[in-house]
Amino acid sequence: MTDLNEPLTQDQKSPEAKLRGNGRPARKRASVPEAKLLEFAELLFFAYRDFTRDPDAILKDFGFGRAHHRVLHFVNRHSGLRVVDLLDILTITKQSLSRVLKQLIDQGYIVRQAGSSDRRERLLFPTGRGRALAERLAAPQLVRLASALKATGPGAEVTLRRFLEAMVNAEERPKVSSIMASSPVPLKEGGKEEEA
Amino acid sequence: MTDLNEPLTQDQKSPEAKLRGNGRPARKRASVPEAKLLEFAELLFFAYRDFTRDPDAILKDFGFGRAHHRVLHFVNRHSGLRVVDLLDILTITKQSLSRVLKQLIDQGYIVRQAGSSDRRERLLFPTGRGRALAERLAAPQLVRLASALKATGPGAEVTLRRFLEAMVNAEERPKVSSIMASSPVPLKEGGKEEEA
DNA sequence: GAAATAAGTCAACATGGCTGACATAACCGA
DNA sequence: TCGGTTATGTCAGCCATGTTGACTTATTTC
Repeated sequence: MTDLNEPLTQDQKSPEAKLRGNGRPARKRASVPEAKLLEFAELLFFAYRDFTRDPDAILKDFGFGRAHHRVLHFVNRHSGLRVVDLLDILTITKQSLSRVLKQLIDQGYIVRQAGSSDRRERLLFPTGRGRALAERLAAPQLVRLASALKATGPGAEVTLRRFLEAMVNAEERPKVSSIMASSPVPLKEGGKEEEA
Repeated sequence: MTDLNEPLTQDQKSPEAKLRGNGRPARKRASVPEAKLLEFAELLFFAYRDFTRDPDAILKDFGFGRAHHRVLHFVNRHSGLRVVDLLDILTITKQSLSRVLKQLIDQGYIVRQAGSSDRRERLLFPTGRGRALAERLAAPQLVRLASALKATGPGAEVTLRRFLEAMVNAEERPKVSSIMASSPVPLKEGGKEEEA
């Protein structure tokens, strides 16, 4: 539609060309052609589809779903985060979070404790049981990632990291960075846990 | 728990080391440390979360959901695929597919036509309306991908493509390749469409 | 002609999003 | 100290999209 001006064939058009809306060449470097970008979109879908497959199967045995995995993952990786942090990460409503979080707490995978500086806050920690399940769910994903990185060859890590960071909304990037920097190794939170 | 044997600090363990279960060095090259792999897992989550955000907002205006987007995307990109192909791609049941596909057909975004060699098959094609919506949904994703690739720098395309392909289940890779090779530019299916 | 295949349908159920309304406790500023 | 704001939690109901199981129809294949 409305591509009467461009004598380019379909698979040479680029998003920038469309946004420029004229026939002049790009200022710096030609962008990736649209057809190739669509292939990346598809590959991303297939990669993510299979990335979530293994943990989903394990979760079923526990009567949990993917939502539980996400919560448990972030609580395990970033022990002591607040409920509001989790809401921000997952971008869901507190009512949706509440449902799965409650189950994880009731079944002894996560504990809640009041913040010391602000006692309204509820800080979330994994129990030993929670850590064990989080690790079990992560295991197949880590194997997949490790072997994919290896298959990709040298430079894969740096390139991939840059790409994934750039895929995140610009306004979200500082938040994401600060989350990823926080307690990258689960804290020994010192307190005694109520193990089941 | 049960990590009494390994004197390694947490962020030096690797999936291979865990699978080897002994202290000897890896045969060829040290794999990416577990902590780094976990960061990739998180970044993948954040990237995919934001990747789907823009089209989701557009879909809402049409009373559609992400499931409709997936169906419309693949029908548009690979015109003439069969229902069974779609089931295989999406990895959902035909009852789930049926619900969204029916809506897309009823509302004039997709047409169905009997296969010529095997008349049991129903081949799926986008209408003009379907192509328009598919393109509108894809647009923000393509812009995001293009700018992320640009930000990543030279070599990003090759590396990313290899990585994403390696993330797909090994048994699925031939299927994925053949899907991606099929009608990468929407076919002009020649026939007249029933546009609304 | 029988079996297998491609597609479609009905019914019921589970998960995990959503909105809206409201309650409680704690903090914070005037 | 009081009143507003913030962090959290909860109830109720709705919607989208996944599931299983059973069954039908048309067509191809052996």
